[in-house]
Amino acid sequence: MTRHKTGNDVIDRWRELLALHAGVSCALERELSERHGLGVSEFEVLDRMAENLAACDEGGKEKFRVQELADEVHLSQSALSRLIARLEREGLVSRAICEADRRGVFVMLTDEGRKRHTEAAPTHLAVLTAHLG
Amino acid sequence: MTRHKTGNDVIDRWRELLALHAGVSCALERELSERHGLGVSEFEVLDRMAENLAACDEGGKEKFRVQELADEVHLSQSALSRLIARLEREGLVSRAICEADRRGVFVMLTDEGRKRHTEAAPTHLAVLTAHLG
DNA sequence: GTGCATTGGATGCAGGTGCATGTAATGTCC
DNA sequence: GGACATTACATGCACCTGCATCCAATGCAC
Repeated sequence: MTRHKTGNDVIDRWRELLALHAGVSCALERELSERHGLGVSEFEVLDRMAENLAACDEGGKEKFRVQELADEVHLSQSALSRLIARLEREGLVSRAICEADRRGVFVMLTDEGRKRHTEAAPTHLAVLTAHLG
Repeated sequence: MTRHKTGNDVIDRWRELLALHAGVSCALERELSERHGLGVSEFEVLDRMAENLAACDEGGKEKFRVQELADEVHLSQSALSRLIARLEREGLVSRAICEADRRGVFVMLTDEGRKRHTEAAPTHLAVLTAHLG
């Protein structure tokens, strides 16, 4: 690791970051996809929703707007829109029109979505621990 | 930054890494593309080649095999093959069959490629410094 | 209310990526 | 030498992504 030093601190940091990111992303993608049929981005979205759902009593939310999730997972609005469409097609989330502002769309976890997230979370954590522990 | 703590060290580290990577990559892509017509991966490849070229006297190389570069920039062999095809189309690198092993392909910087890299390098460094400094 | 800008999200499109596979050149074993 | 595995790279394909754009619902002047 960090085989090639450039002699420049900033560039070296960036290369290490790139290498770490590539390694972890790649491993995560493989494991999540093989064992749970989820991509990294898909899991990330389910994860944020599950997390907030769990904290529902103390300020967490049950429903999300699309853009809100996009910020969290570093995806463009369009990518998120499609990602949510995929998750909906698989029955992991459901979309509902927000009556208060009919332009908006609420996204929420289904029971199946919560289940898949619960199953995948240990895999996710295991991969992270193996690479970043 | 790091707005949302999960209370789990490994997951928090991963999220910070994701956020940092997304921010820097996005900024780099924008700047390099707007000002020099280069993508992040394209620059990264030129950079490795220029770097080794500079160190040519002391063990650096002038010519590269495709897979060799793929490892450095965390891309699949196929992605690299196409990326090099793009760079060749733009006249930044040239490919030559390796006579010693006619399966192999040598990739080397052209003068134009060296020029573009030299122009883009300060932008690259500036963005990194701004985000990681 | 009418006109115009803005916002939230969906979609057409171009382009990049990985996987599986194809092709040609080598290597290996008998 | 001949059959088979392997290696190096290219390519077909499916899929994901961002940008630009579109559409519907709001907001804001006036």
